[in-house]
Amino acid sequence: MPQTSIREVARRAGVSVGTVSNVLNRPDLVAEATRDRVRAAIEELGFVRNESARRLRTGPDRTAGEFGDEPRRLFGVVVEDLANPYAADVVRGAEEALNAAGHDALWLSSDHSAAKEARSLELLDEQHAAGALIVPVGLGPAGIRRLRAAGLSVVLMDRDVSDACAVHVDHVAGGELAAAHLLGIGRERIAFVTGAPEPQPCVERRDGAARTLVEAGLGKPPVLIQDALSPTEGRRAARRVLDMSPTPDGVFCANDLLAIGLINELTRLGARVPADIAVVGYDDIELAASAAVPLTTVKQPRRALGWEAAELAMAEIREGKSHQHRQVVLAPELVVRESA
Amino acid sequence: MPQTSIREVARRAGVSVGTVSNVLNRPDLVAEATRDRVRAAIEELGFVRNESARRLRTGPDRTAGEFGDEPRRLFGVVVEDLANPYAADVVRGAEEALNAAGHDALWLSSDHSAAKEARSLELLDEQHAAGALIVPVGLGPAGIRRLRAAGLSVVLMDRDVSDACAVHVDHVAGGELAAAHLLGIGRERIAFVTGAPEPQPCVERRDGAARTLVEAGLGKPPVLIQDALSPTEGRRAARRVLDMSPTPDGVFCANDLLAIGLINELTRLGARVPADIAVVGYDDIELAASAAVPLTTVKQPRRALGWEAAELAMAEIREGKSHQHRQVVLAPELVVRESA
DNA sequence: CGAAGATCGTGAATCGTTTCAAGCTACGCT
DNA sequence: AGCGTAGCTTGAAACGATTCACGATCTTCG
Repeated sequence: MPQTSIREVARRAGVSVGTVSNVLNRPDLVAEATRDRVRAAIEELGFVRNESARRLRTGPDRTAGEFGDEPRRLFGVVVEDLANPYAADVVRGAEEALNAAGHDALWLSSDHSAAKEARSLELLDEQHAAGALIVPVGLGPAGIRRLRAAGLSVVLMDRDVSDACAVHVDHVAGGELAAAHLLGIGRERIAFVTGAPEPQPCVERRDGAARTLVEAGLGKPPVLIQDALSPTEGRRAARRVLDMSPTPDGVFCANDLLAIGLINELTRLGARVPADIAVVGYDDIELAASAAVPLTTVKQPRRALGWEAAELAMAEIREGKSHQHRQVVLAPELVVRESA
Repeated sequence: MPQTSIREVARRAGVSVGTVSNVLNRPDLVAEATRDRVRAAIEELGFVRNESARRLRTGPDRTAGEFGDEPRRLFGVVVEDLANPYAADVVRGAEEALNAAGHDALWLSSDHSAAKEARSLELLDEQHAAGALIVPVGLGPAGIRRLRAAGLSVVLMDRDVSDACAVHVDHVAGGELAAAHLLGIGRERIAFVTGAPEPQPCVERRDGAARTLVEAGLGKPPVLIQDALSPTEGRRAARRVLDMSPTPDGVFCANDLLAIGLINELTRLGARVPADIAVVGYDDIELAASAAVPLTTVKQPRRALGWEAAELAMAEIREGKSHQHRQVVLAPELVVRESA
């Protein structure tokens, strides 16, 4: 069945195709009577315009927009893992900024797999997205160049790859903040808990903490590597922490999920938090405040991260040829509650 | 800059456009030497084929696929709120099923707004998605019909609207499960905590619980309505629970987030859980097991929900005209831990 | 040696829409 | 009456890829 086309509508309404097109795109150019007639025909035939043909004709600009006025664009946000509340907030921030500017956002996950990431990017390309905001997994400079050649602006989040706009949080500073706080409340045997495979940001947090501790004359902290950055693994870590000798009096976790699990299990095993062991998390997820022991943590400007990334992407498009890649670094912030 | 077209590639390789097209779509029809020449030209010019033109010509079938063989399709998942871990799991399930079948999934959020939902759906239409899996906010039968007319298969999740495939969890049964359990451990003054605006599923949970309690001769439970289904609001609810008279000895929360916040604040205010007040949540999010008091809750087959929805959508496409809408109802399951 | 296949390549037609120069009316003005 | 103008409408020319009926060569074999 040949999709009902603008031509049939025209015939039915007794006008030319040009006029139908005008009704669709610049209704003000068409006399009211004609307009109504055409609209009626559209309704009767259940006509929907063929977006492929539209795009073919109009070129890569202008995605849709009921009235051909605004260059409404589509942006894709590619995150590693949707289930991570962290990612959700970033996406939210990006979406807010994009929607505010009249653009659309959709998201995809790479599941930490370079192949899936590639597929997602390919998809964005096929769908003629205007840009991609991505937490890169396997994407390198070559891939970025290819995307750009296809007309996508690319903004990296939370990872550093040269030759592209990027926005990330200064995790080293975050690690320093956490370690300094533990030091500040008199802790001296500080351990770090993380998960494998350890994402770059966690490595940076660890480095920041290590640096601060070394500067304070304490030497690098022992590191506990769990199987994942999850509460379940946090619980597992509890035993290991208590088995260490000397037993730590402070623990810095690579994220809040680990910290929450850790605290619960420590408590259950009889250790008091923070009296015996102070715990600092990282992320400040919503549950942090409602944890068994309200969690002291390092708050990341997650929404801001998404927001800034979106702004960069839009700027890249706006500026076109004259665009210079920019790197935005956001500062984390210590939120002191009760666990440390 | 006019996008480099197949024509330029043809000129560069010294062949006709038809041949280039053949190299792209049916390489076996082209002599090896020519094929290589064309491929080289493509490489040099950085040519990428214009998907709009392709689709215009080939009709609504065949979405892409490097070699025109597989009908790889695009599905959109529209959820109310991405930050909700519940949604994340559903999306995951759907994505798994879709990817396993060689399709692509992307998602969009409606933010509980009918307008945003409409926009998201419009977007899926524009992108020629094959189907939409949606937790409807403002979508009614008319909207569904329109989508289907545009060639999208529509599957509803977690809500009931007639005239479409749908999959949902039997929340009434879930409510019954929770109430029966509280009854079973000897509780008699049972309250229900929920959030406004109250989503349909929560209403059903409440109804299920109410029915069970009434049948046990206890009368409808008092209902506490908080501002949201969040841990923060759960904490707020704690005071209200303790202020009630008679003080409840059992509380059923509309979701785990509320329950976790509630437990933490109850504990802090001196009430023992479950000794003084037993608490049952709903959802079984990952953190439920790691809460201050490991949470007894009703586990929803979240992944399965997404998975089933995806299967239904694919079936609808496969079956075409002969398709009959189906409703799949999944049963929730009680997970007993320590809070009740 | 010539005809019948194979094997490759060609180029015009086509998909449905937008765009735009040009045409047509009706009207107001001198 | 003649002319300019504003307001609508027209129809054909793109856009870039795919398709398909035909040529053009080259083999093969009676």
